[in-house]
Amino acid sequence: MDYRGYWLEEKGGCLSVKNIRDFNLTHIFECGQCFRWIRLQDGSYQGVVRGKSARVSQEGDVLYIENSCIQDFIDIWFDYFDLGTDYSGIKSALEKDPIMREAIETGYGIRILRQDFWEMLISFIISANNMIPRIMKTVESLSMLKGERIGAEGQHYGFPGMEALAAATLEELQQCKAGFRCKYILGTSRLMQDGKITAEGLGGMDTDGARKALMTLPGVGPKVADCILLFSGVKFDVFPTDVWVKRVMEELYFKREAGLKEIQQLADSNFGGLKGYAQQYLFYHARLNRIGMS
DNA sequence: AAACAGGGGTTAA
DNA sequence: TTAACCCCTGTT
Repeated sequence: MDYRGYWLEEKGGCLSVKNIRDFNLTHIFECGQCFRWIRLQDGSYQGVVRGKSARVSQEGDVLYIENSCIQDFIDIWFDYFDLGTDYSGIKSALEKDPIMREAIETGYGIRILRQDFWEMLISFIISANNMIPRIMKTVESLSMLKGERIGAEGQHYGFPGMEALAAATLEELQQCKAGFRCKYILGTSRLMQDGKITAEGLGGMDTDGARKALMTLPGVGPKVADCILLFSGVKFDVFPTDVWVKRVMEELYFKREAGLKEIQQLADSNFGGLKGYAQQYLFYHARLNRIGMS
Protein backbone atom coordinates (compact mmCIF):
# COMPACT_ATOMS: atom_id res chain seq x y z
CA MET A 1 0.00 0.00 0.00
CA ASP A 2 0.97 3.61 -0.46
CA TYR A 3 1.51 5.77 2.61
CA ARG A 4 2.62 9.37 2.14
CA GLY A 5 4.76 8.60 -0.88
CA TYR A 6 6.24 5.38 0.48
CA TRP A 7 5.32 1.95 -0.86
CA LEU A 8 4.79 -0.55 1.95
CA GLU A 9 4.72 -4.34 1.75
CA GLU A 10 4.58 -7.08 4.38
CA LYS A 11 6.25 -10.37 3.57
CA GLY A 12 6.86 -13.14 6.06
CA GLY A 13 6.85 -10.78 9.03
CA CYS A 14 9.24 -8.36 7.33
CA LEU A 15 8.14 -4.90 6.31
CA SER A 16 9.68 -3.33 3.22
CA VAL A 17 9.51 0.40 2.61
CA LYS A 18 10.17 1.42 -0.96
CA ASN A 19 11.01 4.85 -2.34
CA ILE A 20 13.12 6.13 0.53
CA ARG A 21 15.25 9.10 -0.46
CA ASP A 22 18.04 11.03 1.25
CA PHE A 23 18.40 7.97 3.45
CA ASN A 24 21.41 5.85 4.38
CA LEU A 25 21.35 3.70 7.51
CA THR A 26 25.09 3.96 8.09
CA HIS A 27 24.97 7.75 7.90
CA ILE A 28 21.91 7.87 10.15
CA PHE A 29 23.25 5.55 12.84
CA GLU A 30 26.91 6.64 12.80
CA CYS A 31 26.49 10.41 12.96
CA GLY A 32 26.56 10.56 16.74
CA GLN A 33 22.86 10.98 17.46
CA CYS A 34 21.96 7.53 18.82
CA PHE A 35 23.53 4.91 21.06
CA ARG A 36 21.31 1.86 20.79
CA TRP A 37 21.82 0.69 17.20
CA ILE A 38 24.48 -1.98 16.76
CA ARG A 39 25.88 -2.85 13.36
CA LEU A 40 25.77 -6.60 12.69
CA GLN A 41 28.12 -8.63 10.47
CA ASP A 42 25.83 -8.41 7.45
CA GLY A 43 25.54 -4.62 7.62
CA SER A 44 22.08 -4.59 9.15
CA TYR A 45 21.43 -2.79 12.44
CA GLN A 46 19.88 -4.10 15.64
CA GLY A 47 18.32 -1.62 18.01
CA VAL A 48 15.65 -0.75 20.56
CA VAL A 49 13.09 1.95 19.86
CA ARG A 50 10.16 2.94 22.06
CA GLY A 51 10.29 -0.26 24.05
CA LYS A 52 10.55 -2.54 21.01
CA SER A 53 13.56 -4.31 19.57
CA ALA A 54 14.07 -4.16 15.83
CA ARG A 55 16.45 -5.09 13.05
CA VAL A 56 16.70 -2.91 9.96
CA SER A 57 18.62 -3.07 6.71
CA GLN A 58 18.71 -1.22 3.42
CA GLU A 59 19.19 -2.03 -0.25
CA GLY A 60 19.17 1.06 -2.41
CA ASP A 61 15.85 2.85 -2.03
CA VAL A 62 14.27 0.05 0.00
CA LEU A 63 14.31 -0.10 3.78
CA TYR A 64 13.64 -3.48 5.43
CA ILE A 65 12.32 -3.76 8.97
CA GLU A 66 12.20 -7.26 10.47
CA ASN A 67 9.27 -8.36 12.60
CA SER A 68 7.33 -5.26 11.72
CA CYS A 69 4.06 -4.46 10.01
CA ILE A 70 2.38 -1.63 8.15
CA GLN A 71 0.72 -0.39 11.31
CA ASP A 72 4.14 -0.14 13.02
CA PHE A 73 5.32 2.00 10.12
CA ILE A 74 2.41 4.37 10.55
CA ASP A 75 2.69 4.38 14.36
CA ILE A 76 6.47 4.42 14.81
CA TRP A 77 8.86 4.27 11.86
CA PHE A 78 7.52 7.08 9.72
CA ASP A 79 7.97 9.47 12.60
CA TYR A 80 11.17 7.92 14.03
CA PHE A 81 13.08 8.14 10.76
CA ASP A 82 11.66 11.62 10.10
CA LEU A 83 10.27 10.44 6.77
CA GLY A 84 7.87 13.36 6.52
CA THR A 85 10.72 15.87 6.23
CA ASP A 86 12.17 16.90 2.86
CA TYR A 87 15.93 16.57 3.29
CA SER A 88 16.57 17.52 -0.33
CA GLY A 89 15.25 20.96 0.50
CA ILE A 90 17.37 21.23 3.64
CA LYS A 91 20.46 20.14 1.75
CA SER A 92 20.01 22.54 -1.13
CA ALA A 93 19.50 25.39 1.33
CA LEU A 94 22.79 24.50 3.05
CA GLU A 95 24.74 23.75 -0.11
CA LYS A 96 25.39 27.37 -0.98
CA ASP A 97 28.53 26.96 1.08
CA PRO A 98 31.29 24.85 -0.60
CA ILE A 99 32.47 23.34 2.69
CA MET A 100 28.96 22.22 3.59
CA ARG A 101 28.54 20.88 0.08
CA GLU A 102 31.43 18.51 0.68
CA ALA A 103 30.17 17.50 4.14
CA ILE A 104 26.75 16.75 2.66
CA GLU A 105 28.35 14.68 -0.09
CA THR A 106 29.94 12.56 2.65
CA GLY A 107 26.80 12.13 4.73
CA TYR A 108 24.08 12.58 2.10
CA GLY A 109 21.80 10.02 3.77
CA ILE A 110 21.72 11.54 7.27
CA ARG A 111 18.35 12.04 8.95
CA ILE A 112 17.77 13.37 12.43
CA LEU A 113 15.92 10.63 14.30
CA ARG A 114 12.91 11.62 16.38
CA GLN A 115 14.07 9.98 19.58
CA ASP A 116 12.50 9.86 23.01
CA PHE A 117 13.15 12.98 25.09
CA TRP A 118 13.76 11.20 28.39
CA GLU A 119 16.14 8.71 26.79
CA MET A 120 18.08 11.54 25.13
CA LEU A 121 18.30 13.44 28.40
CA ILE A 122 19.92 10.56 30.27
CA SER A 123 21.96 9.30 27.30
CA PHE A 124 23.57 12.68 26.69
CA ILE A 125 24.34 13.16 30.38
CA ILE A 126 26.26 9.89 30.01
CA SER A 127 27.94 11.21 26.86
CA ALA A 128 29.73 14.04 28.67
CA ASN A 129 33.49 13.58 28.73
CA ASN A 130 33.00 10.15 27.21
CA MET A 131 33.34 8.35 23.90
CA ILE A 132 30.76 6.62 21.75
CA PRO A 133 31.60 2.90 22.32
CA ARG A 134 31.60 3.45 26.06
CA ILE A 135 28.41 5.50 26.01
CA MET A 136 26.74 2.63 24.15
CA LYS A 137 27.92 0.10 26.72
CA THR A 138 26.71 2.24 29.61
CA VAL A 139 23.28 2.88 28.05
CA GLU A 140 22.94 -0.85 27.41
CA SER A 141 23.89 -1.86 30.94
CA LEU A 142 21.65 0.83 32.42
CA SER A 143 18.80 -0.68 30.38
CA MET A 144 19.67 -4.19 31.57
CA LEU A 145 19.83 -2.93 35.12
CA LYS A 146 16.59 -0.94 35.27
CA GLY A 147 14.74 -1.40 31.97
CA GLU A 148 12.09 -3.91 31.01
CA ARG A 149 12.83 -7.15 29.21
CA ILE A 150 11.57 -7.08 25.63
CA GLY A 151 11.91 -9.01 22.38
CA ALA A 152 10.64 -12.45 21.44
CA GLU A 153 13.02 -14.23 23.82
CA GLY A 154 13.31 -11.35 26.25
CA GLN A 155 16.90 -10.88 25.17
CA HIS A 156 16.68 -7.10 24.87
CA TYR A 157 15.87 -4.32 27.31
CA GLY A 158 13.91 -1.12 26.92
CA PHE A 159 15.38 2.14 28.16
CA PRO A 160 14.44 2.53 31.84
CA GLY A 161 11.69 4.96 32.77
CA MET A 162 12.08 8.00 34.99
CA GLU A 163 10.50 6.32 38.01
CA ALA A 164 12.84 3.32 37.80
CA LEU A 165 15.93 5.53 37.74
CA ALA A 166 14.68 7.96 40.37
CA ALA A 167 14.05 5.02 42.72
CA ALA A 168 17.54 3.57 42.23
CA THR A 169 20.42 4.04 44.63
CA LEU A 170 23.74 5.54 43.66
CA GLU A 171 25.45 2.24 44.39
CA GLU A 172 23.13 0.41 41.99
CA LEU A 173 23.76 2.89 39.22
CA GLN A 174 27.53 2.62 39.64
CA GLN A 175 27.27 -0.87 38.13
CA CYS A 176 26.69 0.63 34.71
CA LYS A 177 30.14 2.24 34.72
CA ALA A 178 28.98 5.78 34.24
CA GLY A 179 31.45 6.86 36.92
CA PHE A 180 31.05 10.43 38.15
CA ARG A 181 28.00 10.79 35.86
CA CYS A 182 25.94 8.42 38.06
CA LYS A 183 25.16 11.17 40.55
CA TYR A 184 23.94 13.36 37.67
CA ILE A 185 21.69 10.57 36.35
CA LEU A 186 20.17 10.14 39.79
CA GLY A 187 19.88 13.85 40.52
CA THR A 188 18.29 14.61 37.16
CA SER A 189 15.87 11.67 37.44
CA ARG A 190 14.66 12.88 40.82
CA LEU A 191 14.33 16.49 39.72
CA MET A 192 12.47 15.48 36.57
CA GLN A 193 9.78 13.70 38.57
CA ASP A 194 7.99 16.95 39.35
CA GLY A 195 7.06 17.10 35.66
CA LYS A 196 8.10 20.72 35.24
CA ILE A 197 10.43 20.00 32.32
CA THR A 198 8.85 18.23 29.34
CA ALA A 199 9.56 18.08 25.61
CA GLU A 200 6.27 19.87 24.96
CA GLY A 201 7.07 22.60 27.45
CA LEU A 202 10.53 23.17 26.01
CA GLY A 203 9.12 23.18 22.49
CA GLY A 204 6.92 26.11 23.44
CA MET A 205 9.86 28.19 24.67
CA ASP A 206 12.37 30.00 22.52
CA THR A 207 15.55 28.01 21.92
CA ASP A 208 17.66 29.92 24.40
CA GLY A 209 15.05 29.56 27.12
CA ALA A 210 14.76 25.84 26.47
CA ARG A 211 18.54 25.43 26.69
CA LYS A 212 18.65 27.35 29.99
CA ALA A 213 15.81 25.29 31.44
CA LEU A 214 17.62 22.05 30.63
CA MET A 215 20.83 23.41 32.13
CA THR A 216 19.19 23.61 35.54
CA LEU A 217 19.49 19.81 35.62
CA PRO A 218 22.70 18.33 37.03
CA GLY A 219 25.04 16.99 34.36
CA VAL A 220 23.50 19.15 31.64
CA GLY A 221 25.73 21.90 30.27
CA PRO A 222 25.38 23.80 26.99
CA LYS A 223 26.59 21.03 24.68
CA VAL A 224 24.51 18.29 26.27
CA ALA A 225 21.44 20.57 26.33
CA ASP A 226 21.78 21.25 22.60
CA CYS A 227 22.12 17.53 21.85
CA ILE A 228 18.98 16.74 23.84
CA LEU A 229 16.97 19.44 22.07
CA LEU A 230 18.17 18.39 18.62
CA PHE A 231 17.98 14.63 18.89
CA SER A 232 14.56 14.54 20.47
CA GLY A 233 13.28 16.81 17.71
CA VAL A 234 12.41 19.71 20.00
CA LYS A 235 14.67 22.36 18.41
CA PHE A 236 16.66 22.31 15.18
CA ASP A 237 18.36 25.68 15.46
CA VAL A 238 21.07 24.47 17.84
CA PHE A 239 24.68 23.66 17.03
CA PRO A 240 26.07 21.19 19.59
CA THR A 241 29.79 21.77 19.59
CA ASP A 242 31.84 18.83 20.77
CA VAL A 243 35.54 18.31 20.06
CA TRP A 244 34.87 17.00 16.55
CA VAL A 245 32.65 19.88 15.54
CA LYS A 246 35.12 22.32 17.07
CA ARG A 247 37.95 20.74 15.07
CA VAL A 248 36.08 20.74 11.78
CA MET A 249 35.01 24.36 12.23
CA GLU A 250 38.55 25.43 13.06
CA GLU A 251 40.11 23.47 10.22
CA LEU A 252 37.66 24.29 7.45
CA TYR A 253 36.10 27.64 8.36
CA PHE A 254 38.38 29.56 10.70
CA LYS A 255 41.76 28.13 9.58
CA ARG A 256 42.87 28.84 13.17
CA GLU A 257 41.93 28.02 16.75
CA ALA A 258 38.50 29.31 17.67
CA GLY A 259 36.43 29.75 20.83
CA LEU A 260 33.03 28.18 21.38
CA LYS A 261 31.32 31.56 21.24
CA GLU A 262 32.63 32.53 17.81
CA ILE A 263 31.87 29.03 16.50
CA GLN A 264 28.24 29.43 17.62
CA GLN A 265 28.07 32.84 15.97
CA LEU A 266 29.47 31.61 12.67
CA ALA A 267 27.13 28.62 12.66
CA ASP A 268 24.21 30.94 13.25
CA SER A 269 25.09 33.38 10.50
CA ASN A 270 25.97 30.64 7.97
CA PHE A 271 23.28 28.05 8.67
CA GLY A 272 20.58 29.94 10.59
CA GLY A 273 17.59 27.83 11.59
CA LEU A 274 19.07 24.81 9.85
CA LYS A 275 22.21 24.72 11.96
CA GLY A 276 21.21 21.50 13.71
CA TYR A 277 21.21 19.67 10.40
CA ALA A 278 24.47 21.37 9.41
CA GLN A 279 26.06 20.13 12.63
CA GLN A 280 25.16 16.54 11.76
CA TYR A 281 26.71 16.70 8.29
CA LEU A 282 29.84 18.33 9.69
CA PHE A 283 30.18 15.88 12.59
CA TYR A 284 29.91 12.85 10.32
CA HIS A 285 32.29 14.37 7.78
CA ALA A 286 34.84 15.25 10.46
CA ARG A 287 34.83 11.82 12.06
CA LEU A 288 34.86 9.81 8.85
CA ASN A 289 37.74 11.80 7.41
CA ARG A 290 39.43 12.47 10.75
CA ILE A 291 39.42 16.18 10.05
CA GLY A 292 41.50 18.23 12.45
CA MET A 293 43.59 15.28 13.60
CA SER A 294 47.38 15.05 13.41
C1' DA B 1 53.62 -7.34 32.59
C1' DA B 2 52.79 -3.31 34.65
C1' DA B 3 52.65 1.54 34.07
C1' DC B 4 51.21 5.27 31.55
C1' DA B 5 49.03 8.48 28.06
C1' DG B 6 44.92 9.82 25.66
C1' DG B 7 40.10 10.89 25.08
C1' DG B 8 36.17 13.79 26.51
C1' DG B 9 31.75 17.89 28.78
C1' DT B 10 30.33 19.64 33.30
C1' DT B 11 31.09 21.26 37.76
C1' DA B 12 33.15 23.52 41.58
C1' DA B 13 36.85 26.13 43.09
C1' DT C 1 39.83 29.97 33.95
C1' DT C 2 41.39 25.62 35.43
C1' DA C 3 41.58 21.24 37.82
C1' DA C 4 39.04 17.16 38.94
C1' DC C 5 35.82 13.72 37.72
C1' DC C 6 35.86 7.89 35.61
C1' DC C 7 36.89 4.13 32.79
C1' DC C 8 38.40 2.04 28.65
C1' DT C 9 41.82 1.57 24.91
C1' DG C 10 46.16 1.61 23.05
C1' DT C 11 51.08 2.12 23.69
C1' DT C 12 55.52 1.64 25.96
